[in-house]
Amino acid sequence: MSKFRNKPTLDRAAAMLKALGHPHRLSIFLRLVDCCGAGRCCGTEAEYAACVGDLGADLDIAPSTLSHHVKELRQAGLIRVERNGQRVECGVDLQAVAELRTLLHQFDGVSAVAAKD
Amino acid sequence: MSKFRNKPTLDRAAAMLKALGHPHRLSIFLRLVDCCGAGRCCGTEAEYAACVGDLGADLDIAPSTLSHHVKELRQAGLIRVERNGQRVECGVDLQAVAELRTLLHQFDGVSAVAAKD
DNA sequence: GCGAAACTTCGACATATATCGAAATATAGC
DNA sequence: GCTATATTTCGATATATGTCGAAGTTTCGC
Repeated sequence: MSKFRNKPTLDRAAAMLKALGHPHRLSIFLRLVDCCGAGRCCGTEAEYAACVGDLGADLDIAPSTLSHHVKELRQAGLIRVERNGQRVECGVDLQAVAELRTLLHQFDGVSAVAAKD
Repeated sequence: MSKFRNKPTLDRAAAMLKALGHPHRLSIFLRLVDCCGAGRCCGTEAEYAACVGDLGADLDIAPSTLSHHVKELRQAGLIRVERNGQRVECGVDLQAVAELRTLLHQFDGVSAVAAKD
């Protein structure tokens, strides 16, 4: 628990989880994570991995809806976007991923109980 | 990405994240995780850690609202509840936590990029 | 059996979300 | 400048969510 007793921290974490709590956005985010992994297909900055259009490729949603979801992810702090010509490139926000990892570490104690079973 | 390309798996993960994506529910869940950790304050089954009332202690919400949130967490598969006398005891669902951990492992590749910075 | 304690269910309400299509904006290439 | 491509903004709409208070359900202890 520790730092998540802090209200702003808790709220921010909840906002990130909420943003990921939609199949389309989770899918978009995972694809981005996938693109960023192992230095593959990353742009010049190594931080930007795919453009908005690529992320919604097989999602079967309107461009405006895709744009909306990307905006939600950005506002939650999960991704960063940067215009590059016609394209708008997206990348995972590393700080955000680190925070999510910290949050999930809270659960480590629970596995211990599981092991005890 | 791997298993999260699978639609049911993705949807289930999104449902869990969505359930955690509200400050009150995240708070409730973290408290439960906290209670389960290190074998502290756990009930007879070792799986049930706190009753509904305890979980909403300093949340300042109506009992009916608390009940609603607990139900959401249960329906998302994150917690289990069991009546014990007047109390309804709650416990973290270990399977769910394991799934969340698996999901977060998808992010491990991204840290590698971070380290490269 | 009665009253209190701990929850849940119900009904109402305000607000937020997901979605689309149409129109607007930005950029590249000719 | 004109056109095509990529993306965003806007307005509309349907549905979902968070919240409460009032009433109902279970169970305990007397």
